[in-house]
Amino acid sequence: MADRKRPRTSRLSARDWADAALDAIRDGGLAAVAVEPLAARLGTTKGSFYWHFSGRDALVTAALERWEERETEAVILEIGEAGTPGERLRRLFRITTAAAARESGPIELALLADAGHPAVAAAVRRVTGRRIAYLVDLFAEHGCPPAEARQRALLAYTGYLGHAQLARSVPGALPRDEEAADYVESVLRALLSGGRREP
Amino acid sequence: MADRKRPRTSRLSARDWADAALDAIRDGGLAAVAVEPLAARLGTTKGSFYWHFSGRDALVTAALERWEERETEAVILEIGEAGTPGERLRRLFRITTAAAARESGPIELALLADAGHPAVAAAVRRVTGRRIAYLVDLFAEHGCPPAEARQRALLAYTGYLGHAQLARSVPGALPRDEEAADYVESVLRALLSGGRREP
DNA sequence: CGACTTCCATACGCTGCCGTACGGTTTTTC
DNA sequence: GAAAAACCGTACGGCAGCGTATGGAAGTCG
Repeated sequence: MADRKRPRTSRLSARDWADAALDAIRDGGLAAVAVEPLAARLGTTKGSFYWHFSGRDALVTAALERWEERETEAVILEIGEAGTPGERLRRLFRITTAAAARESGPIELALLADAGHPAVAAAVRRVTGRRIAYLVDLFAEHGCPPAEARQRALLAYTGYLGHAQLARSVPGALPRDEEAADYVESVLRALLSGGRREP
Repeated sequence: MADRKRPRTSRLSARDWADAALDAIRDGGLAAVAVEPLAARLGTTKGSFYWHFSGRDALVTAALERWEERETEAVILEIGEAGTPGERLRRLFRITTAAAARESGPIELALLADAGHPAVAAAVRRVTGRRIAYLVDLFAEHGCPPAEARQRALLAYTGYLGHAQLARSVPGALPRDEEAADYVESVLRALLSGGRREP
């Protein structure tokens, strides 16, 4: 998030550019990663950019690396290990739906959109894999046999993605406030009921 | 999907341009709606375009109208009225997941991505509203009280969107063939079990 | 067949972005 | 504190796409 528009206190690093590029991706897609506009937003010029990077592609790559780095270190660990799988899932949903309701949405949304770019596709593939694997573990621990766990994990994740989509583009279609909490509970019921090994 | 590359038999109509624009949107997003490339793909030149349209925005608008037209007339009616709500939902899922697995995905995916454009946002809002309303009816008929019906409809639709997303960008994460059928059944179980008025 | 409308091709200028060249300024190092 | 390194500003050339202008070709109607 890196407060954009700091008054150019010191000089810039490659990381600053990568973060700015991520910001741009979030609310403009890959196409918004344009050197000159970014330079303007950072209060600098292309001269800076082409010193740190060989070109636009290098910036995109760096931004993707930075994204994977962040998402790896942050998101899943925030849930912690405490509680039953159901409770962890509840925490996860609360966090993600709240996040989706606030800002312009998670970055993967924008990235999924232009998965035409090979580097983007690869990064998205990796992150998606990690997340679904995490969810599969959760459902397995909840008592689902492997196949069922995988299916429920998939439904949970596709539901998350779709939710994020709607939050960004048709926010009016989603419940707010207490209704949102009810909705999360309803989804949890649907996801956790039945399908366990020993009922 | 409107066989592109017909050998320029006769002259072009505005609809031809709109369809070509929709094709472009499907696999390149709104940014791919560029007059000169489209002209090349249609085997004509800008001269034609600027006779039929006032400019790029007009083309985008026309394409969106065409999309709404198609999706209104086609998709929901294909399900028909026969069978229980559960069976209709099964048909719907079968159709949509199969469609997502084949081509480059439904157009709304690309459109959701750049919902920054006001006309796009409006069109997406309308279509989303219609679809969710349809699903709400389905769950209501299945026996869910209104609030529950709305929540399940939402989960179903967000699940659909996320599924389409993954199908386009991380197809490897989704089940195929018989597993896909199992998955649909699993999702149906999750969506239809419990939550009815009179259990 | 000729006038008249409809439709398309070509040529042009404009803008936004990429990438390069190079001189200048700041910071580091000794 | 001066040379070296790191960093940035500015000016340029190039390309792609938008939109305009204008001359024709292809259909239509008397």
